[in-house]
Amino acid sequence: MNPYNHKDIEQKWQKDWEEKGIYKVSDEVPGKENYMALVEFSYPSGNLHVGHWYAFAVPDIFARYKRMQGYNVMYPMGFDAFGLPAENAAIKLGRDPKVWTYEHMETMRNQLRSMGAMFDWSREVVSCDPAYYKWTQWMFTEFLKNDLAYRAMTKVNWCPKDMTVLANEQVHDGKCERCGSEVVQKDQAQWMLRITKYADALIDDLKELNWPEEIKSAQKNWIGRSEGSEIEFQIKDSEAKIKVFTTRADTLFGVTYVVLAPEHPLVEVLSLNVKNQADIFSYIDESKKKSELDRQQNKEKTGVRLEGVFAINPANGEDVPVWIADYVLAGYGTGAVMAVPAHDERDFEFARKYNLSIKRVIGGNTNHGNVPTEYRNDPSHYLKNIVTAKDFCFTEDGPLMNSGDFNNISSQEARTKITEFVGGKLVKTYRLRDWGISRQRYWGVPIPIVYDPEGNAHPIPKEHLPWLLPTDVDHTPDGTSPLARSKELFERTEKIFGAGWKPEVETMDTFVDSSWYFYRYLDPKNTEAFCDKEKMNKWLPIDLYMGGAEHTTMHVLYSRFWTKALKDIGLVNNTEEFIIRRNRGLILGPDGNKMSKSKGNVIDPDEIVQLLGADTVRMYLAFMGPYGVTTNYPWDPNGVVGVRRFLERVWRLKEKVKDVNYQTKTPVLLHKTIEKVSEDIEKFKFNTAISGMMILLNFWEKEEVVPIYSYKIFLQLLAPFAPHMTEQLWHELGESSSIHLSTWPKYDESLTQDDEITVVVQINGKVRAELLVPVDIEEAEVIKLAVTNEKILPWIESKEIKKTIYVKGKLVSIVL
RNA sequence: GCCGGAGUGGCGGAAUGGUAGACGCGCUCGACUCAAAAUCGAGUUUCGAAAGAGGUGGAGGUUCGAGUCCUCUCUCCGGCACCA
Repeated sequence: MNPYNHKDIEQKWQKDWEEKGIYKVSDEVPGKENYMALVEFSYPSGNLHVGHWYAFAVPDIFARYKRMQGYNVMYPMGFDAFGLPAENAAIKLGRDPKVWTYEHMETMRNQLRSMGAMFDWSREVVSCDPAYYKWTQWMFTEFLKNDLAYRAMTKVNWCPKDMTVLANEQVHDGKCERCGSEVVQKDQAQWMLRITKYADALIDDLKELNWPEEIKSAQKNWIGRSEGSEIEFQIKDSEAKIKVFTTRADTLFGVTYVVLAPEHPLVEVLSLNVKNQADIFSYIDESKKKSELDRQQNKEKTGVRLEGVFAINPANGEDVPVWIADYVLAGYGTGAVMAVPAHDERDFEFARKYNLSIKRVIGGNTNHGNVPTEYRNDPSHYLKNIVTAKDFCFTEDGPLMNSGDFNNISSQEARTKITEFVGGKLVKTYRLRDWGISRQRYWGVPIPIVYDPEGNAHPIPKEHLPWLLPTDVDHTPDGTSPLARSKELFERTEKIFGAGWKPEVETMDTFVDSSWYFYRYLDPKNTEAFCDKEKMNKWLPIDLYMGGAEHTTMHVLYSRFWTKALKDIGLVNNTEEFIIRRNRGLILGPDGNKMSKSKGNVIDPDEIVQLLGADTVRMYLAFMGPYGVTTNYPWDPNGVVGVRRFLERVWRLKEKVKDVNYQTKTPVLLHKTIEKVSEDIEKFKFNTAISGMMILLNFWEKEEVVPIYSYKIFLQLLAPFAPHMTEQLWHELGESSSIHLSTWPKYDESLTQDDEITVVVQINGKVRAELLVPVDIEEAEVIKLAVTNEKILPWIESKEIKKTIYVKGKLVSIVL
């Protein structure tokens, strides 16, 4: 027998497939339905790691299965090729970001080919290609025309020494991670995209999508719609009013102070006449150094009181003190809150720390917002008077004191009524903010804007797109965008638009590139449109989108927004393009930690492919655990050898294959296996699909002869997992066309049933015996067998049987 | 802190509310071998000689029956808007 030589086999078939073009996808195949299976395209970091294999090779199993089932499947690949690492290579190594990126892509293409995936490379999409970003730019100008893009000031983390904007993750304890300088919050003009316009649609349209609930919840919570009230607190002896946002207007009678965010515009006005002005200014300075994340984190709450300033509670006319505290965020709601320490955990903590009054509102439906139980249940802990249900309730004329029963209305009704009573209004707010896309970076899509001599912004007309990224730039950071130093860009602008015109020097966030790349796969070479509408009709919406859990709230949400915006402009047909979304987990190092060079636990897939073959690596990754859940799996060097062993046993089994009809129990087990493998693949449970095939193999190894017909079906089941080896065996058995073009086997329902089954007998929930019975046995019969079973008799003798339960084909439960 | 997820043998994991641990790894013993590797066979949740009992992060609850459902809780992982 020829040995299983994975290197020869894999090379041979990869070459053959490419020559025959069996993975080339047409837009239409008569009699076949189109199916688009999408995986997130890859950043060209330079080297394929195991995570890439997990992301691309395992979904390839599913794509191949769908194809054998008779679908015309597109499983495309491309590169998300703009981004910071290329720019860092420029800064640190003096490399040209473009050359660096294209070299990496070439390496990765070759590595990707070694997977034996069914990528159609003729559809490849590269986001840094001007032919692609022309359309990114064009869409931006369309957004601008449709009031979906605008310019606004936002706060950014700024390192004064490095003169650069920092991501939150680059700021540690308020200091720059590179140089340790104190980071400040700086105002920066940015191009913004109006994602908040779609906040409701982004929540409401989730209903129609076949996504796991956890992904939907994560997005809903990220958008953070809350329905509440805006209520004004007049400042005592002043015309000024503080507008607060609250979801708990029903607790208005429990307000004991009001808090403003340090950035709130009223702070400046109100602090003019207070005694502790110096404290206030120093507090504001301190809070400017903190990032938003720091401010929300589990650190002790801080604040400072505006001495002598009181706000008037519109519900009862009480004076309450006004504080400034950075646990209130300027960007959320109105940047001011009414504090009800008895019903809100954060207010409670703050009130305890600064010894402020705590006043409780009691009513049947008034919840306590996580305030600790001992305070909830023991009124003696409250520092001030308690407002009880009897003190106020609502009638049609508004709140009345000392009458009626507050418990009769829901807290939502209470909120509505009290809001009306104090002249506030019901509003919706969102945690979601508009999307700032300006970056002071080089390696990104140039924002297609020019400024006239008066400084007004104008979109660059379509005929001048792509608006090319200039190449004459110095990458050394100096606080300005690298494009600001391109002579060519400024000259080009003046040449086209006239003297005194200046280009925008910022580039776009790379999430913009990845918001629409899937459209381009359908029509990657089109120079007239980003994608032909007819082709969209044929392929969209996308049947399946698999990707990393880390993209749940950002990339996937941005993409959904992009589709909705394009739909409103009339450029696409659907409001949602991802019918099914599945997230995957991570592959960890053998030590259970995230792979990293510093930990020395990195697995190099190229090495293992050399040693054991691509089929083994694909299959091991599929075997580790269910796909489409966010569990992380450690790479086990022994485990991968076990899978290799399985493939070798399949290889060796061909020695037993005979052209006979003689079969023992094979038909039942074979048809059960077809059923199991098919169902498990549908559910992304590739691990149990493989285990099903192992069980069949284990059985056959004990047989003298394996019928050729059955073995070929087995190879077809295995083909999506181990495409090279099965192709080889398929041809050795005399087939001349590719196994991957063959049709997925069907199982015969009648052949998946055994005639005898095991029924267990439980006594008070404990298994005491097993019965082997005919599959169609009647309940009375099986119970008779159970109570007369010799293992059961000692347990039930001299006891009364209270009841018996028969679960068909499973168990008899005897209750004593 | 907020949002989302996950905890089952030595390890990865399996299990429509119905025999917990399929399948694989590892390990133990045996066969083959001068020997080793490879391969094949048997065994492998814990305690116990056995009968049996315990056991799915922890504490309660619902049920004839709970890994699965409910309440509370602990630990770990992912995301938090300029990494992608």
